[in-house]
Amino acid sequence: MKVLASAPNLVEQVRDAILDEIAAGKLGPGERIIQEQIAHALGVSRQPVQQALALLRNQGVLQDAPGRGLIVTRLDPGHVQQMYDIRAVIEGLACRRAAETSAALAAKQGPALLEAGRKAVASGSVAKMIAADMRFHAFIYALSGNALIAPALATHLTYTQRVMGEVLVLDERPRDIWGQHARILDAITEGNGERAEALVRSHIMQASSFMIEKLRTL
Amino acid sequence: MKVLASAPNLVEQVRDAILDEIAAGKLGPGERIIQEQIAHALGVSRQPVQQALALLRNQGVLQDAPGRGLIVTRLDPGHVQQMYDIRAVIEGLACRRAAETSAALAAKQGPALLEAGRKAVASGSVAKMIAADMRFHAFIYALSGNALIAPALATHLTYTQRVMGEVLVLDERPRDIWGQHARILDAITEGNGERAEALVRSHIMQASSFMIEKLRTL
DNA sequence: TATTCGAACTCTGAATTCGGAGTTCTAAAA
DNA sequence: TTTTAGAACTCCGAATTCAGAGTTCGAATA
Repeated sequence: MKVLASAPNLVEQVRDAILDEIAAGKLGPGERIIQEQIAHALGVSRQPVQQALALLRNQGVLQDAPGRGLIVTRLDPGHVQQMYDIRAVIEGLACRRAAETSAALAAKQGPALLEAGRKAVASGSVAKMIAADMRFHAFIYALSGNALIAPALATHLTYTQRVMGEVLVLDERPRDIWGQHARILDAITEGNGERAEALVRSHIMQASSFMIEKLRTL
Repeated sequence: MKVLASAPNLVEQVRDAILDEIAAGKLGPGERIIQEQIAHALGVSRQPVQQALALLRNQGVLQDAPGRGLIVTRLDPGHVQQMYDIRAVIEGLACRRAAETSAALAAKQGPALLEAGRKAVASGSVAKMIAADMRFHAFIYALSGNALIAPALATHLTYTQRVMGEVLVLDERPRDIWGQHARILDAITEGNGERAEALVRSHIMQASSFMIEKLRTL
């Protein structure tokens, strides 16, 4: 008996489609979102669109524009700063727990992710770099054994992806992301939760400063 | 020009109504949620109910029961543990930032909250105790200056309220909650972020152990 | 009596329809 | 030329309707 693929309901498909549009640069910040347009463009009724929009507003991707529906939330450096602050402490927890409980698994499966990440950087594709980065962090959440970490960060991660998308395309001189990842993985593998937490925190705060600085020049 | 009261849309009213039902013990864990029943009971159509349920499922209050709709999520000690883990680090961040940026405001407005909290305990009303506790913590989120902390914790706080509701009614010997709150406030007032963070973390981890222990005896 | 097949029912996801709030455009008056 | 009144339009929240998936209950058979 194999698990059969769960039906991907329309609402999620619509949500992902909108998210893609935003990430891809169509639907820029401040742009108005009209239910009917989306519905027509995707060939569905307004009903699932409405629900998807409610979800996205809840996540902060969209915001109310009283009297004129919803608009795409503008990327605000202050918000990015605050988001990274939160992300840093949660990732810190994830690394600590990962080191405490899953050092062996980290040693076994981690190196492949580092390898994949370095390849992505070499490829020069921003989309691939973002995907590899996300996979590495998702791996740590899984190792942490805390099932609530991924959902807690979900909002922040979609936002992060938007920021990275806008920033990385104009990033000429890549930073040592994967070197930092390697050192974090080392700490986890050694079971050193304290160090893993400290490393990932500084890793993220560093990314934060970088992103914000770039964002201000946009 | 005064701000006019934003129309409380049906969806939010329905969500709050359901949340109340759950908090009040009607709609116990595992119970099935039927859209039509809720809609009929509240005198609205299924449309806003469906959206409210989607929100609650997203928050983890409800969960899918494939083939039979949604059920109220069972309070699981493991989940509670993980939730408090996350809450501890985020509250840690909130206290640190509060101490760094808003020590004066904390000194000015904090004592009144402590006073109110002690009165609530003296009153013996579980609902008042929970409300006072929530207000104290919300105060710290506001002091932190990070607008994303409250929404990040929203999910966990509704869950926390459920847990407290179930646990506190059978709590014979109250702990020194408000003494701990006072010490946290002191650290913030002094501008000592490091200590404030450490104190709130241990405060919450202690609450965590307490709740889980009680929960297991249920 | 236990098991299996099938019909009726229940419930949800999605489409369509309805009503109202708010905006925008146009024309007339100052 | 600028301002204002009003009509038409746009868009959203909510109700109603439709179709399909899954469950449950009962009857027939082993």
